[in-house]
Amino acid sequence: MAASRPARKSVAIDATSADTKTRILDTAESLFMEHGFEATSLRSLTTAAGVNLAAVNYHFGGKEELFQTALRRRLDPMNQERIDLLESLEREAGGKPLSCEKILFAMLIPALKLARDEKRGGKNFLKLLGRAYADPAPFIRQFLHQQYVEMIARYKEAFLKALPQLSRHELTWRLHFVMGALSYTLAGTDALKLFAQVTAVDKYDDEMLLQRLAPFLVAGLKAPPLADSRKLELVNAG
Amino acid sequence: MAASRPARKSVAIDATSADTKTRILDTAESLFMEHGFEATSLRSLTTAAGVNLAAVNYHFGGKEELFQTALRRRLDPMNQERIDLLESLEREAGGKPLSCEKILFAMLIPALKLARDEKRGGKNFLKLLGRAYADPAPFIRQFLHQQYVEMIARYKEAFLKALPQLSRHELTWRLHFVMGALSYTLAGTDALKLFAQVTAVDKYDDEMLLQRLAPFLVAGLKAPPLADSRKLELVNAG
DNA sequence: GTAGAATTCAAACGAGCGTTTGAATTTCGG
DNA sequence: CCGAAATTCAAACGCTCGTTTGAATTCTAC
Repeated sequence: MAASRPARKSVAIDATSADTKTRILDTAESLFMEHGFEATSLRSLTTAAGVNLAAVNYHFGGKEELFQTALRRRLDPMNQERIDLLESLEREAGGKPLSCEKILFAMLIPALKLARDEKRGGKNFLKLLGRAYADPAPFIRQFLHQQYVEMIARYKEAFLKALPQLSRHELTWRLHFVMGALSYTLAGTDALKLFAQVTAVDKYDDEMLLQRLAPFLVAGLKAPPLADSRKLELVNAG
Repeated sequence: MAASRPARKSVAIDATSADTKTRILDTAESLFMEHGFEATSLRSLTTAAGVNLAAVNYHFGGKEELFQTALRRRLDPMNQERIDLLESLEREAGGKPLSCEKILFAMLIPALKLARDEKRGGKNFLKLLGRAYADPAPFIRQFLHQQYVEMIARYKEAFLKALPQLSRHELTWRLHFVMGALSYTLAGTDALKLFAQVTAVDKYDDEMLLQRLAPFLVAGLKAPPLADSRKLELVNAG
């Protein structure tokens, strides 16, 4: 009967039949964000979505596929926009290297636009993404790698031109730090509470957040690489 | 019978009876690091440790308590050392504010020393810690908060004096970014592979890693706060 | 040497998990 | 309006999980 995925209607291309499917996707985005992949059960998910337990396997094939589909729905357009934005900036500049700020902003702006767009998941998705970055599950890591490898490669080339004092190797590490601060920040409010009682005035606001993050990251990227002679004294530091 | 925790020997204070217990702790550190809390089963853990399944509940009370004990074994001394180190630097300086670099190094050095000390968990523990930072489980978040709140508070005061151009509020965010980059970095090699094919020459080396991280973070901390007039153009960025 | 406590052990418990099944229901082109 | 395809549904399957149990074993103080 419902052995493999059905062949989606006969004539109509898309649109309809999406009701159950989208309800599942929206709920998945929200619950995976809140509890992570492992801790979110299909039973609680389908109950929250108001659909039958078997619907996930019918429409998506399984829990892992659902997770990937939920991520892809937001991630694909966002990373494509990042690439497009970078290319259009490079075209504008006409051969001249872009500034470090501009490149970084091109990276951050699509994420911020997504966070603002409540209809496309809003902040929930960025939290989900931040959590996924830190998830040890191999299928998640492999999926993210596949999603990110092209975008990161392009940005690395751009940064390399903008920061000629950095070796390719050094830049790799710095992008790693950048992604660390970014994903940790996106992953949410909870972590922040480790360090500060967030006041009511200082509501969690993604725009303000990236406004604060950007100068921090730009300065970090531009920092001169540590010369050998200036290496830290580590052994007898007490 | 073995209802609650036993009253640990009658005369001898400690030392012995530790064999099974330590084997469990060591294995827990290694497996929790590799797979995370949820994905590590007590069955695989006890099998790997060569002890009986029930030993975890007998010696620790349960899985969550084991996790906390494993973390605490390394975290308590490390954070205490961080505090001691900062205080000794402040005493040395005699009232004058410390440099941003020195404060940051005081934070990083105990972590690095731990990473070098294979007998006390080595790099495994830092990975475990990095993972725990991103774990959504409430009991983990609460535990980390409790472990970190004092140390962070002290360092925040120190940074505040070293960076008078930053408001308390701005500094809170920057420390958040710092911890993000740090935990993401500590969490390990896997994430790095998102951005770079790590060459054989560039072996994962915690010392080298922090040597690269420190200048990045110092520059980010010292960056001038973003003036209102310089705010990013976000809406029509395409 | 023996009593009593501490520890180990194999076995089972109960619950929750992702997934599968096959019948009931809905949808919709002809 | 009918018949085939798509979808929904309740129920169950098989498995793994953390924990508990109570007997067997080891340790240790007297």
